[in-house]
Amino acid sequence: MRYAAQKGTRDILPSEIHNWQIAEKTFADVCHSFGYEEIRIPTFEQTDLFQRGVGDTTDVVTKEMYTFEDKGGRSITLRPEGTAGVVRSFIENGMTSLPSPVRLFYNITAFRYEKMQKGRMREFHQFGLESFGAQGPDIDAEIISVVDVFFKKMGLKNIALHINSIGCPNCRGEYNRLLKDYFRPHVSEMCEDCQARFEKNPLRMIDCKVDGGKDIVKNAPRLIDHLCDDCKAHFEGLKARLEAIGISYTIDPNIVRGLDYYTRTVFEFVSENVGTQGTICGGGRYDGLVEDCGGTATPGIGFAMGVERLLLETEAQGALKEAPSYVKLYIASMSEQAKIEALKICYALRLNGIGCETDMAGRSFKAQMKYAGKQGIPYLAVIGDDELASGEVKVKCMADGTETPVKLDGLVDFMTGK
RNA sequence: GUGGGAUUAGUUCAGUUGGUUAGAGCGCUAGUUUGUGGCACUAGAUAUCAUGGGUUCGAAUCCCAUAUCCCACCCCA
Repeated sequence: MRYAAQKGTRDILPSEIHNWQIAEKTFADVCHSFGYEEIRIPTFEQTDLFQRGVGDTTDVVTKEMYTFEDKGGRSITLRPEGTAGVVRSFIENGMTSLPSPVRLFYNITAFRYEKMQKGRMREFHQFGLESFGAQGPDIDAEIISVVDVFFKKMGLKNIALHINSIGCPNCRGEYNRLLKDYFRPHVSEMCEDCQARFEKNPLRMIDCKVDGGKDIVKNAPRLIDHLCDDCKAHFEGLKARLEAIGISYTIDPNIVRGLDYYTRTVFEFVSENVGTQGTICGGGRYDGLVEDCGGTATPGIGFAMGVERLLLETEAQGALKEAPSYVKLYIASMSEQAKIEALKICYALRLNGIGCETDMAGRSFKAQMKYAGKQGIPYLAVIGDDELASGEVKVKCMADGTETPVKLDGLVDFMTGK
């Protein structure tokens, strides 16, 4: 017990890996069915990318980044999320000139220096997706339906979709003035954080947990009621599309999203099973981000899903799957010569894609049987002097006890498809 | 960053007001006459009682510090 996994990190063990693989495969399949292609980006980027991309007033950037200086004196940061890196790659690789929309998905680890609790790790996994170049609400509805289809394929139900619009820089500026006028007489009664927010980002005051119950906050003007005509039309367009597809939602004026790059549509998929914060998947539109990161102005939208939280939810809903036995056949051997024959047979079976095992531990015959049983290996064959002489084994099906005689050279054919 | 709870075998947990050599279930290894598994029975291995100090004749047990885990606040996936 000398070494332990670092705080906020953990091992994903063989006993749980099956459900990770199912989730990864399902996510990739669903994304592919929408025309998204996988991208793999580096684990670290230059610190500046996140400061600019995510926003240097956000909690994520100001207190949660793993930042260090490398041997060349560069400031490096382990990615706290995926969008900034994908945007960097999109610009750097000239994807602007690809036909719109450019649809990308990814499966990454991300790092945030945080105090842990349920559903929150310092190293965690995200499935994410970004779509560039489409500005109408069609694409908003599309990526939300990616999540919806994915949840259905995972066997998950009742994960609530919350949507909101936080407008564009134009209507938000207008609204911020309105909010400030509204809150100005009450600032002194509010919590410390809100007093700071009043100057920096009054929008977040609405989201305050401390003052959230107060009438001042409850009755504050809502951004959703003060959108400019374009933003209003966009949001109405999204609602109409979700209704047409049959995806139910609730409008939640309080979702603001803590990352600076969001504009217009923001959304969350929320559950009660993944800890108090409850968000399994969060995303939204970021029409200014590509330009902010040095590319030509390109609208974009995306989401990220916490894989640990997803699996917490899957477990809570009883939708985890049993792992299969990859090893189909155990060959027990009764002598040195038989053991060598068993090795030869196993080699041939594996060349043909059939999982099999034979004794490696020098166990007695009886202990070999016991081992095969405990491992849940579905078929069993014994090789001893008789089999070596006759060139035929009896393959026993462990589930029903039936035995089938099979020639040694016909074993591959017999096991194929089992 | 703030607060609460916890830490004893691989694992889940007992362990009395401080008192001899710290226990159990599961798991693991072997065996129950060398030709057929899961069950049962028998035996065995495995613990710096998280770490470092302190109190005491004596500490897994009481005190302090540190680390880690869990939960909540904040914020996010």
